[in-house]
Amino acid sequence: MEKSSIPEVVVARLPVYIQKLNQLVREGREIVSSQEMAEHLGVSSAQIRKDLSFFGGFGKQGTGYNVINLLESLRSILNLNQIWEVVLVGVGHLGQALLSYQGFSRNGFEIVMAFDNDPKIVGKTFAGIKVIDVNEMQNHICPRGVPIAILTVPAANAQEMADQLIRCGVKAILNYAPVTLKVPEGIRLANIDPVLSLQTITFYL
Amino acid sequence: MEKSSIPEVVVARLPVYIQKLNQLVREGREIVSSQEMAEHLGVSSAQIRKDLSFFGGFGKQGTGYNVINLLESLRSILNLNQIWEVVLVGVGHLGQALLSYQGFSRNGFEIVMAFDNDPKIVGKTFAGIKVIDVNEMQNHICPRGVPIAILTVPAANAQEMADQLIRCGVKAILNYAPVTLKVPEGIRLANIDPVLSLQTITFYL
DNA sequence: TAGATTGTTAATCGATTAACAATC
DNA sequence: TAGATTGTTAATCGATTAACAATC
Repeated sequence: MEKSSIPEVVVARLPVYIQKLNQLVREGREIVSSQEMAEHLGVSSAQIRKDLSFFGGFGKQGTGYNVINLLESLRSILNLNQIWEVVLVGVGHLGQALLSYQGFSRNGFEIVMAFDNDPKIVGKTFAGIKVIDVNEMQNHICPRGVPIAILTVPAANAQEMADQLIRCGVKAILNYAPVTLKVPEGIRLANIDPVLSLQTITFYL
Repeated sequence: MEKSSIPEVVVARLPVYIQKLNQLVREGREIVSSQEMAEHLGVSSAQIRKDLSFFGGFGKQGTGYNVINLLESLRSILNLNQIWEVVLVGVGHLGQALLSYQGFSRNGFEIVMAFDNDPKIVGKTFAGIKVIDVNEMQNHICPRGVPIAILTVPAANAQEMADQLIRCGVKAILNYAPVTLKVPEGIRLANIDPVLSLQTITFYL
C-alpha cells in the first residue's frame, strides 16, 4: 500500500467510519451494509465502498460487512492498535479542558506531558498531569520521543512553539491557535479553529 | 451572487484569508499580492485569485490588493459586519473554556446564553454568563431568535439537544460532540472533533 | 514606457457517482 | 435458485493549476 497514492480525503473519512462502527458494536450489531452506513453518515454508499476498496475487500456480497472485522481492519490501517503518546503545550482554559477530556485516552491517545510559561500554572496538576515549565521542553520531550503535540497557546506564540516542538522530534501537531503555521516537509499539521468554522457558516445564514 | 453556485471549499478559505489580512493590518501593511498571501498560507497564488474572482475584482493589476479594502470586502461577503449571537449548550470543561475564550467576541460572535443539565453547574456564572437549566432552553432561545449554537455535550445527548435547538429556531450548529448528527435540510452543521483529526494523522506516522 | 500583477480562460487533475458483473 | 450487496470500472462532475491578455 503506497500511502501517497491514497487521497487524503479518503483517509480523513476512515475515522468517521470507525466512530460509527464503534457505536454499532456497542449496540450489538454484527453486520452492516454500505447503504446503512451511508444513511447514518449522510454520504453515498458508493463512496463508502470506493473508500474501502483502496485498502482491500472487507465485505461479503449479498450480506455486507462484519462490524467487528471492518472496525479492526480500519483501526489497523490507521495504526490505531497502539497507544500514541501526546504532549500538550499551553495550559490555559482550553488546554486544561483537553487535559481532562476522556476522549483522547479512550481512543488510544495518551497525553503524557503538559507545558506552560505561566509561573502561576507551572507546577500545578490537571487530570494527573503536572505542568512543566516550557523552557524545560527540550529536556523532557527529546529523550522520550513523543510523536504528537497539541498546541493550545496564544496565536502570538504558536509558530515559535511549533518550531521548538519540531526540533524536539515531534512529527505531528494539532494546532488550536488561530494562525497558519509553517512546518517543514514531512511534519503533519492539522488545525482546529472554531472561529473559522463559524465564519464559513455565516455566509449561508 | 447565487450562493449555491459558489463551491463551499472556496467559502471555507475566505476566513483564512481574513485571518492573514487581519495580521497584515496589525503590521501596518497597506498592499499585498496574491503571491505573497499564497506563500504565507501555503497555497497557490492562482487559487487565491480564482477564489476571489467568484465575488468580484478586488485588486489592481501591477500592484496587488489593498489590505484594508480586501479585508472589508471579504468580511462583507461573509456577513461579518454584524454581531452574531450564539448559545452554548453543555458547560463542562470544554464549554467553560469556550465561554472564557476571547476569540469569539473579538471576531463578532457573542455567546449570550449557556445551558446545562447538571444541578451543580446550573446557576453558576462563567465569564459573565449565568448557566441556565437545559429544560428552560425553549423559553429563552425561541423568543430571542438566536441563530447559532455551540454544542459541547456528551455524545449520548448531542442528537437530542440538536433537535431541541433546531426546534428553538437555531439555524446553525457547531458540534463538538464525537458523533455524526442528523439535521434537516437548510440547517448548517460544522463539526470539530480532535480525535478524528488525530486518527487521520496517525495513518501517516 | 517597462515591469508587475490581476482576472480569466482553458487544460489538467482528482474525486464522486452511477451502474453492473461477480458472487455470497 | 433468487435476492442482495459487494468491489470495480467507466462516466460524470468539480476543483486546481497553468498560462496569458488586460491593464495599472
